Amino acid sequence: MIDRLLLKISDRHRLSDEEAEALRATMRETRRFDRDEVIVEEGVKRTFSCLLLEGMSARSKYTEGGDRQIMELNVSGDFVDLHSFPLERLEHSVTALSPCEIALLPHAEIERLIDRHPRLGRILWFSTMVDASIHREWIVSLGQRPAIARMAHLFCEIYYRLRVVELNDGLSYELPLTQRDLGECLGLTTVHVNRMLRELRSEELATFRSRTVTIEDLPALERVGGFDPEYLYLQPRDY
Amino acid sequence: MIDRLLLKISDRHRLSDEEAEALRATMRETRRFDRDEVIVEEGVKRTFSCLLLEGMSARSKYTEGGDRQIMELNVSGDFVDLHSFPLERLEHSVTALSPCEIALLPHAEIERLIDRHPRLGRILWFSTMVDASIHREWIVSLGQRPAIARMAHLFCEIYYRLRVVELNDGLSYELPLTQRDLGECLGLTTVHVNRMLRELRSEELATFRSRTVTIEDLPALERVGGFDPEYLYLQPRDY
DNA sequence: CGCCTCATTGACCTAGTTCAATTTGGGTGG
DNA sequence: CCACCCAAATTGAACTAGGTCAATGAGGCG
Repeated sequence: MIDRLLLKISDRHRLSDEEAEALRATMRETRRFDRDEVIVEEGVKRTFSCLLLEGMSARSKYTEGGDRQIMELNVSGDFVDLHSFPLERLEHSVTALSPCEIALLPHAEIERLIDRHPRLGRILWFSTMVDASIHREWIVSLGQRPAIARMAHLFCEIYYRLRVVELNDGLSYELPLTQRDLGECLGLTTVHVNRMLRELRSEELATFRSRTVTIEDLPALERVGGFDPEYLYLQPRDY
Repeated sequence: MIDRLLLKISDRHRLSDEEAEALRATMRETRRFDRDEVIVEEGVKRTFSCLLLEGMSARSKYTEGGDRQIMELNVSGDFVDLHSFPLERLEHSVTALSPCEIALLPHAEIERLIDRHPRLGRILWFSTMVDASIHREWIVSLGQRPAIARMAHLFCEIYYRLRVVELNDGLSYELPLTQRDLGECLGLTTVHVNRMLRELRSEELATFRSRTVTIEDLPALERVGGFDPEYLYLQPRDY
C-alpha cells in the first residue's frame, strides 16, 4: 500500500526493515477523492497528514482576482501535507486533479514515530525540504524563463519524479491536467499554453494529448527548459 | 547573541529556559561576510548550518543565461541554511546582500539537540516550513501578480518579518538592496523596478530611497499587493 | 577631481494577454 | 449505436505590460 513511498525513500536513504515497518504502522484508513475535491482545506487545523497513494493533486492558492496559482504538483508516493505536522494549519489548499487515493497519518503517530526513530524524523523532514526545493525551482521558472522553457521544464520535472515511483511508460507518462491547469502551474493563459504545446510538438520535443505527455527528445527538452534534476535530490544520502 | 532568533521563536512557541539554553549551546563561532560574499555555496556538502545574526542575505540561483533569480531574503534571526541539515548539500547558494554576521551550528550538535529535545526538533522543522511557505507566496506573486503588486507585496513581507525581530523603525526599515537586486527578487528588469518605485512613490504608498523603505500607507500597500500575512505563520502555535 | 556603480528617463519593441469565434472529443441518455 | 451536449482545445486579431536599448544624471569615495 505504501510501496511508492518506500520506493521513493529507499532510493535516497538506507531504510531498515524495522523503520519501514514503523512507518507503515503510522498509516490509518485510506480515503478517496474525486477530481476537484479539496483534500486539504486552507486554514483548518490538521490532526493528521495525507500520503498520496494514487492519483495526482495540486497545492494551490487563489488571488483576490479569483485566479488560481498552482504551486506544486503531487504524485503517487508524495506526502501531500506532511508539513502540516509542524505548521498545524496550512495557508493553502490541496485539490485532487484526478481521482485520488489517500492514506491518513495521525500527527500523534508521527510524533511517536519520530521520538522512537529520530533518523526517520530527519528523513521526513528531508522530504518536506525537497518540496521547498521544488518551490524554489518554480520561482526561477516563473521569474526568469520564457513560456516555452517553463513548459519544457515542468514536463521534465514530472517525468523524473514519476520515474522514481515507476509510473512512467518509457518516455511517456500520464498527466491528468487540462491546459488550464497547466497554465495555472506556469502563470500563463490557456491560450498561450495551447500555443506553447503546439510549439513543443512541432519542434518534436514533446507531445501532450489526452492527458498523456510523451517526450520525444529528452536531452533537447531539458536544454530548452534549462532543466537540471539536481534540485530533486534524487542522489542517495549519507543517512 | 541569538536574541533575535529567540525573539522569533518565542513569538510563536512556548520555549522553556532549558530549551533556550540548549539551543544557545549549539552555536559555535561567528563569522563575518561582506556584501556579495557567498555564505553558502551551491552543491558543497555542509557540516554546519548558519544563523544570520546581523545583515541581510539572499537565496539565489543563476539560469543558463546568466540571470540571477533571488528566491528568498533572509533577515536577522533567520536560519540561512538550516535545511542543509536534512539536505546535506544545497542546490542554490546564499549570498550576503549587506555585511553579515553569522553564527555556526554544527550538524552533529543539531542532531544531539533534537535527540534530547524532540520538541525543539519540531520547532526547527517548523522554521524551515515557514521558508517553504514564503516560497509558495513568491510563486503566487511571480505567477499572478502584476509588477506593482509584486513590489508592494515584497515591501509588506519584509516589513512584517523585520517587525518580529524589532528591526523596523515605525513604518520604515532598512532594505540594503539595489534596484537590480529588487528586480532579481521580482523577476523584473531594473528599468521596470525603477518605474514601479516611482509609481509607489507617486501614489504615496511607499518610498524606497538610500536603502530604506518607508511605508506611507500600510493598508493601501497591502491592498495593492494582495498581501495577507497569514503565510508568515506569525500566530502562536500549540507547541 | 575623477571614477564607477546605481538610478532615472525616453523611445521603441515583443512576449504573452485579451477577446471572440470555432472545432473537437469524450461521455451520456435514448 | 447514434445524437446530443458540454467542457476543453484551437485559432486569429488586436492589445499591453514589461523588456530592450541607449543616453544622462547623481551620489559616494579613493
